[in-house]
Amino acid sequence: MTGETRVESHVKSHKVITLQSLSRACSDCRLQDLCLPIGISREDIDRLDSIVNRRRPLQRGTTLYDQGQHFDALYAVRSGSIKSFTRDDDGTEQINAFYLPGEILGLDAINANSHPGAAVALETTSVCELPFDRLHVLAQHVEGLQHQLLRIMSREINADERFMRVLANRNAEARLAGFLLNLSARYSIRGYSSTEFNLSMSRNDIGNYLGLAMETVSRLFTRFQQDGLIEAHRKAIRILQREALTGLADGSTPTDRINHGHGPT
Amino acid sequence: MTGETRVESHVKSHKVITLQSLSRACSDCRLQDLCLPIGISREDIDRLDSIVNRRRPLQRGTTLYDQGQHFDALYAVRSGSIKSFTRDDDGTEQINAFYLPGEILGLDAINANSHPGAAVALETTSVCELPFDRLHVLAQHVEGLQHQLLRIMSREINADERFMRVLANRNAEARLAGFLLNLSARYSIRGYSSTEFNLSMSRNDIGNYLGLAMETVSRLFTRFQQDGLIEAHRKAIRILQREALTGLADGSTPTDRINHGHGPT
DNA sequence: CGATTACTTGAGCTACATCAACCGTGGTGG
DNA sequence: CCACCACGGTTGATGTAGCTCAAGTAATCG
Repeated sequence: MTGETRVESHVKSHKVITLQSLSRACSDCRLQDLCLPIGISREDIDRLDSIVNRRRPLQRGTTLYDQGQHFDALYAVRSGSIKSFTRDDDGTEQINAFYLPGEILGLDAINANSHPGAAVALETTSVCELPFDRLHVLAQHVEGLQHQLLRIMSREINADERFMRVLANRNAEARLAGFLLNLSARYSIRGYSSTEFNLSMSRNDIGNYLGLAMETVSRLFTRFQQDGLIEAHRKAIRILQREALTGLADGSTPTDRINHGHGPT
Repeated sequence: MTGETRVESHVKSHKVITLQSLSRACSDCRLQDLCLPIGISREDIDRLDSIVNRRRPLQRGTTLYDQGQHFDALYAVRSGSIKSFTRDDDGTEQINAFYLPGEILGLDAINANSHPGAAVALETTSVCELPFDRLHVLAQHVEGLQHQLLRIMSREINADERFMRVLANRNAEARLAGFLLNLSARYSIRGYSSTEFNLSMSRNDIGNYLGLAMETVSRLFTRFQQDGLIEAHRKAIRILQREALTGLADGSTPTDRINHGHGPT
């Protein structure tokens, strides 16, 4: 049950349409209320449309952009998924984020006009390329687009802050539970099942992202499964007890770092 | 040697000017190349100026905005410092960031039109208030301002990603060393000493921010001092061996989570 | 079908959290 | 002006979550 298959079946029930044509225009895009066009008039969507390039699908493992590469475009994931990561001087990789359909990546490159990290497809993935200079000019004219751009960046900052909170405060089981619930929610918004999905990333990637050793991740998957919280067979995940997972994710403050008397000092 | 004193003495050496008048206009602001006006014409700076409100200084411990509060403005720190933090359901606080002069906060509120966290002054602090609706309209007309806004948000995303990398990969000593160097660099850019500064935040705050127990932070300060890397007396910090600190901060990968063969999976 | 890669499981060790006692300092009231 | 208190910080002792090393198993790919 890959993303692509689901897209087709989902859409076919309404009208016969190929995945190809489906994705030809923003105005027809199933993801448009997750992507840039929110709150933009039909007419302006067409203008946005005219600057968007649809790229041929990336094969699994293909680099969308490299670390240090000059920045010229943002990318919206149309289908598939992408990991974005930074390589340190010593070669250590750190994954910053996973991007799912409807999500936009490259925002961290605007500042220095170059990509601080690389982006690689985790599976067969197609993206829309949004040339930044043209987007920028368009946003000058289209009020809603400017706002939407700012909102999307703000949302990213939000997500990062939330995740920092997780890394600073939560133990391994809370991190993994939170990760699964987060994926579940993001799939759900996109019309996929919220209880059954495929992890496109490896255990290694998950551990790297969550700041855990791969072994720890593996053990936790096993334990969650033994406890009947999930069913996991390699990449295939089924969430059985959402409530229990939620409890793990934000309950049981492990490190109770409360700031007694919330003065500044 | 507080921030404020330094500002006055620094400026007085050029022309006699009070802190009050110094901060009356963006065009005169010593911080303008850190703040919004970069790459904006003199004329446009005046337009920006006209929408900025200067607030009376916040006393230490004063709340600039509260968690959940409606979002109407961004804030630029003029002098002093601010901590921004989120309170969880269970009352646990997590500090997201510390803001120094020239830095802009509130960016995470654009998305949902409400502040996901609170902001509190760590010492006597003055800020410029930038009403977002007016800023937004102005950015529509001033090309450079829109770009600058996007750049600033991108920079924040960058910083968050870097910090996530620290939280996920670095041990306690690397975190604290990195924290001190980061403050040092930020003070340096602002014209303050890069080797000698005051921590406006408590050990508790530092620990909370870095995902460490306060006791660990305290022990590390002691050790760094014993090893001759820094001199620390309560809030006053002097950096003695920058190189050694740098080594600690990014050397000695503690958890060598290298992604062998950087395919996707 | 063999080999490479992804994942799992086990055993032991260490970095850091936790709990607890103590110290220094700055502020307050007598 | 001093004594005391409260609070921020320091230091010590101990427990444990999760990392590391290591060996084995299952899936995938040529």
